[in-house]
Amino acid sequence: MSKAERTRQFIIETSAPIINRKGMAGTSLSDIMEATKLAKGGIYGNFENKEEICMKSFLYLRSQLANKLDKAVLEGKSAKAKFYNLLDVYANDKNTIDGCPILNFGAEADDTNPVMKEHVKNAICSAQKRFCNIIENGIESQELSPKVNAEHFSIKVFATIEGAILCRKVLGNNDQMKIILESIKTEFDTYLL
Amino acid sequence: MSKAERTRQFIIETSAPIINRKGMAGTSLSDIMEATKLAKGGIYGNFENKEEICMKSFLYLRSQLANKLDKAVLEGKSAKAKFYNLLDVYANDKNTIDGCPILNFGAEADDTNPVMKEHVKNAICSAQKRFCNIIENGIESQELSPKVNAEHFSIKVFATIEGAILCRKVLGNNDQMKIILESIKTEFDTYLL
DNA sequence: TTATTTTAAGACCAATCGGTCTATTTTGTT
DNA sequence: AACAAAATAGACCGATTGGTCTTAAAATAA
Repeated sequence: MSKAERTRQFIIETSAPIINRKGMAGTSLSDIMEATKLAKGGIYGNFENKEEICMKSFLYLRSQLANKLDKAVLEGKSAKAKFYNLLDVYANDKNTIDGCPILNFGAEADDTNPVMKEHVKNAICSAQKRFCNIIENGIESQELSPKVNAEHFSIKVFATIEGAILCRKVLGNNDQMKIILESIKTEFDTYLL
Repeated sequence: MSKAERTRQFIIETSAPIINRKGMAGTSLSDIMEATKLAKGGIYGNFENKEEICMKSFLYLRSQLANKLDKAVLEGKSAKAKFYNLLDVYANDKNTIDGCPILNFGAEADDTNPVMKEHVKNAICSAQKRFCNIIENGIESQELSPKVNAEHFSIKVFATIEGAILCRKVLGNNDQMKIILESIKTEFDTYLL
């Protein structure tokens, strides 16, 4: 890994949490300079513009979270364990304390930034697919009732969790998140064979 | 209503949708000047600063939506009708096309703006309370099973709808919203006596 | 170790930011 | 219609914005 590659990575890792918290428009280049202790030259030698930093930051946050989620699913032996594990990452993970990047970037990316919007779109679809795969495999392995609509259930669960993350951030505590995850688990259990 | 009051109202009504879409940090004073066709003097003669415009804009959007939601609930005769009506406003209302103000302002209002955060907090609580009242009254009038936890159910439904609004905005269509509302209604129906 | 290339510093830039203030216009009262 | 009061225009302000470019330093290859 060349020096430049290392610096690029360092800038993204340092900037991403800031942008996730303060927003793309709300984060200035001086914020990034201050956090990285780099001067303009160091930043612009590695990135074309601020938008590229925002984009790469989102993709970084997304993949960080995705890795944890995928790992949690992989560690579950049964469909139920996989599903529960997945929910627990959303429940506990410190990485979503400042909010889910999908929510933060998605709320800000209006029609003036279609490329960013597309990235968020993809992130939503993969997140839903992750739920969907668990359900579909669970049905196939006869752990779950074939009556459950995997896609519809996944869409609902994902939306609920995103809403719960919003509530956690604004209300400043995890109470509602706990209630919501409990309720999702209860519903899931009714699908168990 | 004095001239100034009318102008103030006009500025808020004009700015609010822009701020809702572009965000507080993403909306500049020139955006507001351009939209209102007013000069600096016209703006700052009526508002202390940009932050006040943002705050009042949120409160305006919030009350606009709240009025529609309250009206929908009031028009329902039964608990079921009230609940369904309420959901349908979220489903159809053009005012949430650019996203729910709770979601947009809530995602942006980090810890650097505690006043704004408090307003969003209140908005979340009232929105949940609106659901809760329907359920509680429905239980009391023996339309709904007393086994349903009104508060927990309301929290979950609210979160799910906020998540659905996010998906609608980013994905650019209403498909998932329809699926989600259908599913919520189905769950609600199981609580009917 | 030296030569060359890569990388970062920071002075500099025009444009824009939020905000102030005075001069003028518009409004409402008599 | 005349006047006082209220409201708005827009010149102006310093600070900050995102971004460029030259120069110096650091990394790398020989």
